[in-house]
Amino acid sequence: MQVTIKQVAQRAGVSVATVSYVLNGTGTVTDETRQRVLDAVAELNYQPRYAARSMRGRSRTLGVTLSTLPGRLAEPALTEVLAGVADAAVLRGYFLLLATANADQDETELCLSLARTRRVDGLVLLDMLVDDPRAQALAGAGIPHVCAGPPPAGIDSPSVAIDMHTAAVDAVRHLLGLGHRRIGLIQLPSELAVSDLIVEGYRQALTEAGLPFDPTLVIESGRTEEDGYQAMTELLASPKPPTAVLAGSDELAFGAMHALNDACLIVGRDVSLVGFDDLPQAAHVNPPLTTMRQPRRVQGQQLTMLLDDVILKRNTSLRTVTLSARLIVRRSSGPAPVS
Amino acid sequence: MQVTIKQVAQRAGVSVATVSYVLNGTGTVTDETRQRVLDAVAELNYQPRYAARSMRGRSRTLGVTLSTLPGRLAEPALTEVLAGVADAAVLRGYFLLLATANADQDETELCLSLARTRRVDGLVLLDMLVDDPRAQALAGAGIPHVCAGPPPAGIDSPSVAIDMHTAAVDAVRHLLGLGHRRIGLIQLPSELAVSDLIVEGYRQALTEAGLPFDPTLVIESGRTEEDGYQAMTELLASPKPPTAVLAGSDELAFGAMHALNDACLIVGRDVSLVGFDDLPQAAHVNPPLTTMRQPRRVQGQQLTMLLDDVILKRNTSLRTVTLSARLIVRRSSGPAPVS
DNA sequence: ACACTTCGCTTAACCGTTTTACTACTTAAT
DNA sequence: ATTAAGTAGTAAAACGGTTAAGCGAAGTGT
Repeated sequence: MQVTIKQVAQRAGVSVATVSYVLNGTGTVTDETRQRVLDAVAELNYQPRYAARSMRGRSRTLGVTLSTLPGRLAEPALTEVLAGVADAAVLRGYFLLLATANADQDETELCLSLARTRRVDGLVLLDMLVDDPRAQALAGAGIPHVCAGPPPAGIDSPSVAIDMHTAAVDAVRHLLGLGHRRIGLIQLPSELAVSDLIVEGYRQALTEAGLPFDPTLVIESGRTEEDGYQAMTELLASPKPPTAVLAGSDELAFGAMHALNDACLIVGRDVSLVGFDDLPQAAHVNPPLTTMRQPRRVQGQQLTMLLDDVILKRNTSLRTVTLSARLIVRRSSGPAPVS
Repeated sequence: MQVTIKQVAQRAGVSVATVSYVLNGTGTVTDETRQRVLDAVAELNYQPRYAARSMRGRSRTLGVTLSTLPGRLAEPALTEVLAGVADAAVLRGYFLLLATANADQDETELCLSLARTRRVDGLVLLDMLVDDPRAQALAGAGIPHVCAGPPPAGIDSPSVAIDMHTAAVDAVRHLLGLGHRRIGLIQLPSELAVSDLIVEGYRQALTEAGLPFDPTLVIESGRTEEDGYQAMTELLASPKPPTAVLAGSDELAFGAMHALNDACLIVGRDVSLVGFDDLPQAAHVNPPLTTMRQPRRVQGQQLTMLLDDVILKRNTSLRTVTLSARLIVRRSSGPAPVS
């Protein structure tokens, strides 16, 4: 059988309340009594049951939901954020509950359900969509949550976002500076909130340079390497293929790089390639990938801390954190070839 | 305020017990009463509180612990297994609790604590070590758990392991078949349970071919790409560098590949390289990596199902599942250069 | 010397479910 | 007609903690 607070109390010769007070540091207890209790706790190896404890008060758990898609956890960009979330969670004394949506319950319902059953104190929303239904529902129900990316228009959910617009501008400027004039864009799925921001930045940088916006150079793709491969193949098949390509993520860029290899084009000489993320692998592919480094790990940490603030209703003036991406130049981008 | 079972009972004009019976399908209830209850539940949008519910019975949560090392979640090999664990967990009706060890509590204590506080019904042990202390402690305390890899000697914890010995033999045979005679090994940290198995397989395959075991060709490394880079650099610096190298993981192989690139050696021609895992990226590096595909996702799924069986004390004759790795030949391995 | 606080602890209420024990009513069998 | 055996429900006791309220003993100010 499990050891309960009652047994500890009996052994220490005090009431259960006193044990609880000692363990939580709440009541007023003599040093001598405290010691007796602590001894009893140690001898019996007592640990309070979580369910009983959280019947009153918080569950000390943060929720992270995943869509039905199997294998979401295997995506590096997502796990980088998650790693940050997890690292900060332990510092703030939270556990992390990972819940996957299924056929009977979509992700929004899952979020609501986790909160309503008090399984979690708050939720971290990864992978924000345009008009994200999760954020809308949670904001509507007054459930603590934070968004990893821009919250939907009209909803003022706390968020930690990376300024993707500026990042895209910087990336394109880099390519313009290298003399490129035909610059392609392999876009993340347009339902993602970041997708539009990147396109807008791309567009702005071109306009600044007096270049027209050519829709045939922009391809909406998926999120996997495979998707990047196909998108690049498509770009190469066009009558006037680009001399440089910006990919919406490193994963897409890796796929694109593979397609360029298969087409016997040398990346960084024949075609320049810029990614988005700076995953650990980015430095180790051949050639090493020029990319906009996103501080994903930091984003995750900040998300957790912000969520903790929201849960504890701390007066946080700063409910919208914006981080910047930074251009990391490697060998996948080089001067435009002389035509 | 939260809606409770009492309010539902009141609205349906029945006792709380009846509501509970309806919701759990336990007692005997008229169809008419059942409907009244279900209506009330729907109208009030009632969801039973998790803490109260799990005071009796199980917590319907599986635990996964991570070591103190920040960013463990960003390791692709680990997240592949985790993705499998998560995918199967939702099918069996479990949530996943992700807990990180910290300064006051090492991973073993964390595991024990999660079980004793009844926060989880069972634990999945990833990243098995030689004589893994977690498995020893959990087996000793009779706590349900499963090991992703071989359990420590003398402990018969249920496990889902991949036959790394045979896999290593197959990998080396592949290289031998291509004519290689000096084959290096970049080894995972020797504290990992898989590490020894790979070395043994490597050794056996060499012996079969009548080749001597040369300790200078075996380098114990870490687990990151950076570690692989350094190990490869070290191998290249030796007086007689190998013409082929087997790496203990794809990550190590990626790092090794990078080192070979930097040394202006062409992978697959000058030096052959074989990895271990077949991560999604493996097909997309340049050149694509020959590797021993490990069914990590499946391993994760089986881990969850096996753990569920253990928790429910189902009569599982099969408490030790062994999966096989499969050689995937790509372009990073080729015929030995004529010397 | 008296009322008033503070200290250190206990008793008991409470949290929201599940489950046990029991009751009133029907139906079936003797 | 009487008893046995379901049926459909209720009231109350767990479950294992936290916390509010209460209560003597000791200290304090007048």
